[in-house]
Amino acid sequence: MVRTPFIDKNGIKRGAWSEDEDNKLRAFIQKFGHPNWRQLPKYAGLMRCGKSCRLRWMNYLRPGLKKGNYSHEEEELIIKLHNELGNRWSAIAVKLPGRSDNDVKNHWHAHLKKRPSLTNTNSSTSEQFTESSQFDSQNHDQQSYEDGYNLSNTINGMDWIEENNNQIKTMEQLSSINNTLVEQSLPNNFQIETFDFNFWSEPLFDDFWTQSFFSQ
DNA sequence: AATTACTGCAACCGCAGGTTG
DNA sequence: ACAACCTGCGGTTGCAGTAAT
Repeated sequence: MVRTPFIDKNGIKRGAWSEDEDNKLRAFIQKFGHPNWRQLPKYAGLMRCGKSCRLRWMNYLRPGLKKGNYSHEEEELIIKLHNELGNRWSAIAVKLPGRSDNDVKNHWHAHLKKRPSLTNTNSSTSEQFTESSQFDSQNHDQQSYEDGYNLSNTINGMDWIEENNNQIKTMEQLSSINNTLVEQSLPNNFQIETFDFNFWSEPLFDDFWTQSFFSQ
């Protein structure tokens, strides 16, 4: 169901994300936020492009995301909003707490566009959903999002690194900080693989990626 | 049991618009 | 005013799982 991982000609990893990569990205963003997607993978110890990291976070790792089946109310709302807004999936997703634009778009193409009859059914239900329960859950999701994000304790990640630059002299130290973050974000009994060499300065070997990410 | 067709969804690509220097 | 850079959006693709033959 996912694309086979590979390294492109620029040394950027593409394709499916490993659990290890997810943990690194999640831990980094929960601690530092994502002030700069372009720079983020470098500081987080990921060999991904910023775009790929953003997409993974927005569509899969972001706290508060709903997985699984769409309710009848959600489907009605998507159809209603699509009638009003067209293919503006991000605008539609805003009205569906916990759903990403990609998720809504996929669901539309897979299910809803084949069901034009739904547009005429019981519009009062969707109105009700829009005006009441939606906003309650939106507030709730926003809260859980912020909890997961740890916004109150988070400062600009890159600033943090800059501010602490006098304490972080080497890339080994930064790499060590990242590994600590990953460990802190995991259950106590969760075992993670750590790099036994300098991630930042070592040349990129094909074997390294094969061993680190593909040996599940 | 083997093969083919279909489905769902994660991920990629290219572009537009906003921001910065 | 302009160019370079960055982010976000929408369209599209790749592929594992499942259903149908």
